[in-house]
Amino acid sequence: MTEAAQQFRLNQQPLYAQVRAALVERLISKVWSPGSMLPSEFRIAEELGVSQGTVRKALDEMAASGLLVRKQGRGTFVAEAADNEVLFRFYRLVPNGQDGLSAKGFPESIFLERKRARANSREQTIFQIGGTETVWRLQRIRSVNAEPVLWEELVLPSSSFPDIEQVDPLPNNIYQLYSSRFGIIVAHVHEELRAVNASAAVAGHLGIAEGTALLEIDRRAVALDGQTIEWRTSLCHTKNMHYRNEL
Amino acid sequence: MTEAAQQFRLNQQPLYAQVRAALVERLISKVWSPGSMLPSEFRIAEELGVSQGTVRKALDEMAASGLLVRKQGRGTFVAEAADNEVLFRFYRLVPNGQDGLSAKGFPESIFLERKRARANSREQTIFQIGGTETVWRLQRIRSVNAEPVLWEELVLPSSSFPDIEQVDPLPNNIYQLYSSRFGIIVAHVHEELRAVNASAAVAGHLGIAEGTALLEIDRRAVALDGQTIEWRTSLCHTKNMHYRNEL
DNA sequence: TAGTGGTCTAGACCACGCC
DNA sequence: GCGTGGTCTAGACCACTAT
Repeated sequence: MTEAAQQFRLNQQPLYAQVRAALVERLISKVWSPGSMLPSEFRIAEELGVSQGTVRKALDEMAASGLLVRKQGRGTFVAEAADNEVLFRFYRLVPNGQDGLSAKGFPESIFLERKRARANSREQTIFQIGGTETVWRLQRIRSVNAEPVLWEELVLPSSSFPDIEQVDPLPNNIYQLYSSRFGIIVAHVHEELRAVNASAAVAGHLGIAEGTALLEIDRRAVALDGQTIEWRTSLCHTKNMHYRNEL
Repeated sequence: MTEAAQQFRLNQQPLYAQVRAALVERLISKVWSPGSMLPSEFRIAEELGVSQGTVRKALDEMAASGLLVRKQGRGTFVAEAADNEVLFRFYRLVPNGQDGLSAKGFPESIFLERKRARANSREQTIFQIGGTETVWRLQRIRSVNAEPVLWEELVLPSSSFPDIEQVDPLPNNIYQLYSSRFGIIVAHVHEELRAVNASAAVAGHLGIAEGTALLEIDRRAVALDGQTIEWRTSLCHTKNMHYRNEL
């Protein structure tokens, strides 16, 4: 029996799961950053004292959950938010006529506000932080074909985004910023959708009548280490757009 | 080189993908029906002339996409709509406070109407049928805690649901009916979500004010053979409910 | 040509459910 | 005890990419 097989017996957890956990740990600790290439399956196997097939199973699972991207003949890479697949994983609002997902309906952003403030009680709960800590609150309008369709507020815990005030202007695709500048990999997103009647303020921003039905999307983005790193509330005018979901 | 490996070269498609296709074909042709047990991996491998590992890869993929359920020590089974995992795969509306998915928030149904009619032009397009064919149109109200929260219309192509008029009353979980009585396995669901203002008619059904924002869910359910077998439009009052999505 | 991931096989043993 | 799926290994060969 190999050393690895013995370890399996002790931990009561499959070897490939232990391998996966070890590799995820390297992503969390930023030993491997978004875009960088991992060692080959054989090197990882040799290093961890397991067979290549076991490493493959761990890598396949991580690729399936969007953490890695595997390219035959080239290697295995840490996923980047810039990768098209990753981008559209979290982006579901598409123009009505459009069949597939494409960059065409991707909205332009205009940031209205960027303020730092003490976390209120709800934010303290969401981000698991104390009342002395601060958050960033960003507001923006997103437009498709120069027509405003979405008002959005993003709340970020300041501690996860040092010196974000120096980033100006903020990019249209903000997950790419999280990934490239702060090394944050979004592992999971929790969304709650509701329909609400537009307030006078939001109606003004979107150029619609007060009371118009809007699709509200309440989203929490969770990083690899389990920390919630973004709380986003979007209000979308769904006259020419819709939220697409494939089950 | 084995015969199977030669076939691989000829078809330019991985063996396990061919095995998967062969097994899916048996589900479509109802050789194996929902709930029934498949032969063991070794039997399938022997029958198809491939190794057990190749069959395993095909079965694992089919289990991942919700077609099969694998149970260690028991066997591999065709998924049933009654299985909890399958049920909640397509059911996303949950009460606001609720953390996980459970049967608690599952709404009761009252069917208002069940009419058979010629397919209109939109239905002809959706179901890929001619104008002489008919569809069933069902309308129901769904309630949670005796409070109506959702108005829904379901359209079904009659040819896929023979003698459905004899089913009375229609069950609350209608996908279970598709599965158990008609042998239809829903392989995929396409949903489009929008916010709309309630019409007077729907507002009356739900006991709310006209113009109240409602979440509209336009859903098309596609069977294993690629045929769309249900077109559903739901209007949900999201005061105490929301649509939950995990990405 | 060298190095990477992708496929396929064969065989051993473990964990679980049932009789 | 038997049959099932689950894990792990070892090795061969294929397909793709870069140089």
